[in-house]
Amino acid sequence: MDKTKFYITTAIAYTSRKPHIGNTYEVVLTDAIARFKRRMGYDVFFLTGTDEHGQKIEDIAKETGVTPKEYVDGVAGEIRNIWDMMNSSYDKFIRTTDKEHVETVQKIFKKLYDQGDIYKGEYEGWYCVPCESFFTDTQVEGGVCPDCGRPVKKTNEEAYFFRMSKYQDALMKHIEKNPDFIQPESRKKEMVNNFLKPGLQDLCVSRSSFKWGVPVTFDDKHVIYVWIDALSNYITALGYSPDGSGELYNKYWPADVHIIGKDILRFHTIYWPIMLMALGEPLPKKVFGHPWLLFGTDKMSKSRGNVIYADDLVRHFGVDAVRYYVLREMPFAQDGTITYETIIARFNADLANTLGNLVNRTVAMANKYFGGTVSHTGVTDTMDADLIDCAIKCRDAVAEKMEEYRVADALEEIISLARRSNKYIDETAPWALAKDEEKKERLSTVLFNLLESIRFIGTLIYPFMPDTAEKIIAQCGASASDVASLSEFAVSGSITVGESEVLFARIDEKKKLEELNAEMEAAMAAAAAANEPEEEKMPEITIDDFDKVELRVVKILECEPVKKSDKLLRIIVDDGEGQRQIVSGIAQQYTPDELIGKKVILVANLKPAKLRGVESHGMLLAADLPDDGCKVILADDAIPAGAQIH
RNA sequence: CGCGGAGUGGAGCAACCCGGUAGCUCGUCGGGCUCAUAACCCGAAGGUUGUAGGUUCAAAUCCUGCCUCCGCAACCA
Repeated sequence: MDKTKFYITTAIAYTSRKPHIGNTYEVVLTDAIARFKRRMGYDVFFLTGTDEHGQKIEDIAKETGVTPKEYVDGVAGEIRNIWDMMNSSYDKFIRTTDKEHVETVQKIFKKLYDQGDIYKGEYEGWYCVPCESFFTDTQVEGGVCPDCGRPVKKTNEEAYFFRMSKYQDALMKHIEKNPDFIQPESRKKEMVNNFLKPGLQDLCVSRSSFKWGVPVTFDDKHVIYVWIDALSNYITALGYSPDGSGELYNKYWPADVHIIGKDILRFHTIYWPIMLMALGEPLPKKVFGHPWLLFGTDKMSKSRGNVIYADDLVRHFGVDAVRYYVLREMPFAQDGTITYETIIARFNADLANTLGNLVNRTVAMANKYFGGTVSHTGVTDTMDADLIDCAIKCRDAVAEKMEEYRVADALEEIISLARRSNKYIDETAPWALAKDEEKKERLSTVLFNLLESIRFIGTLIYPFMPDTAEKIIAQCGASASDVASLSEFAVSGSITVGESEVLFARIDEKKKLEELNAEMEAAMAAAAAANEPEEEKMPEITIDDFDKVELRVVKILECEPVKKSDKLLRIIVDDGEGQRQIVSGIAQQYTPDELIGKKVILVANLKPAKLRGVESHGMLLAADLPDDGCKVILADDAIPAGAQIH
């Protein structure tokens, strides 16, 4: 009998740098689901890999002084090592630089081009000089730039575009007919309301400004831009080809679920389905956009040095504890947070005290009272039924939760069973039974029941913590196997336990925090030091170049927020000759009152532009701060408005 | 009026769709136990469920206004 297939993927990781724990979470999550499905008897194919093309990588490689290929080989290897370290059980690790992938992407591009879904944008390409942007016919209504409202020019620059709008209605229907297609629900609304309803724009799918990408076979000036290259990994990995696909593809496609970060949901729920429609292939059944893992309340940022890496955590807590933490702590649809305090708290409370200690004390008693072998003697008591009932219910609840990918809830169910089992020990008080020779049979049954309960826990927890599960199973004298082995809670037979071994040693919170904080501070200091010389070096310019810029000191007369915008302030300044209006994106750093009356430096001869419909005649000088903010450069109040700067 | 989500004891969450005495984990305090990793078990304190109204015999749960946070979009000359 054929097993039901289950094809699950992560997004492919971008090889610009080492992935942090938030990126790693995605792989662990996917792995837990994949392992669970396997244990449920599915024929699972789990794909992960790396996205290795693009300008960013070309640039970083150049800076580092290696070829792009050498660079991505290094990072891809590192990523794969981390995925392996986290014990992820992927069936295939695809790289977008793989020969098969590259060739197939080229064929896909050609096919879409031949059938007219991709067209060369040269003929309809409009270029807005101040915006440095390309637009298509549909975007430039009336021959003006949709961004700044200025006239656009036809240009020699060319690019290939994908006709998205052609498939828009079909996609809309598909989303309506398949309410579970986009998960969680709130994400679906974002996609439909923000993109589908307003109408899709044609998508630029090639670049000629850099070389590090999959070349367009019939036009060597162009490389295929990220969408078609990266997204198609899900099918090229299975041996899809427009000329006829391989066995794996026929067996596993369509994907049962793509697990991706919420930031790339748009590509997976709009562009990717449309690409597949254009290719005439079935769509994935579900796209699950997981939330983010934040450090405290901040996004992890490399320049800030508050990045947490999986390998550092593993060094301190072990693989399974890290897996447990990210899986248990992440809410279903909201961002989760990671702090060292909560990691330690979870570790001690759930893993050491509740789970580890349960196994330890039970196995110790079996060894101590019975030399390791206990059997069900038939001497039962009323409290037994409740324990058994809890174990059975736990098994079903875990399956239910996992069906909806509610991984954290599934784990909570398992820990609850461990709590219930600890309670059972108190209810039955085995140490008291042990003192009375006549109660020896009852004692045996009590321990037998406990070991059965632990077998349930060990079996159920396998997808989340594979190594720990194996240890538990070995200690309680069972053998690892599928969820099917939990069809019943045994009420007869005998069990021989192994040596008791501490699964998770309790952590001294204070001591561990000191260690971790010391490491963190060192990392932040290193990041700060590295940031200084890391500043991009601008090309040298001549004095003539500088003379092209007209800088003036101006006085801010009026200032108010621009309507319907979060970042823009409309500012009226006195430039010495009169008043002029500028628009500046500093509303998040300054309130209007703070700026009125101040003297600042203006780039006075910048070409005017329209921002959110408001004309801007110049730009204020401001300095970037390390934490994303910026500060306007204030001029000495003694300088009169209009003074030129040289 | 761009779209959407959320505000529940000290912390983190559940219950809201299908109204009926607010539940769980951590923390705090008290008690019990000793097989075990100062672990485990029991009990207690602590919430007028953001706010103002409305519907209802009854609202955390439904409706309306307001406040605050967050996500998406737009936007950083």
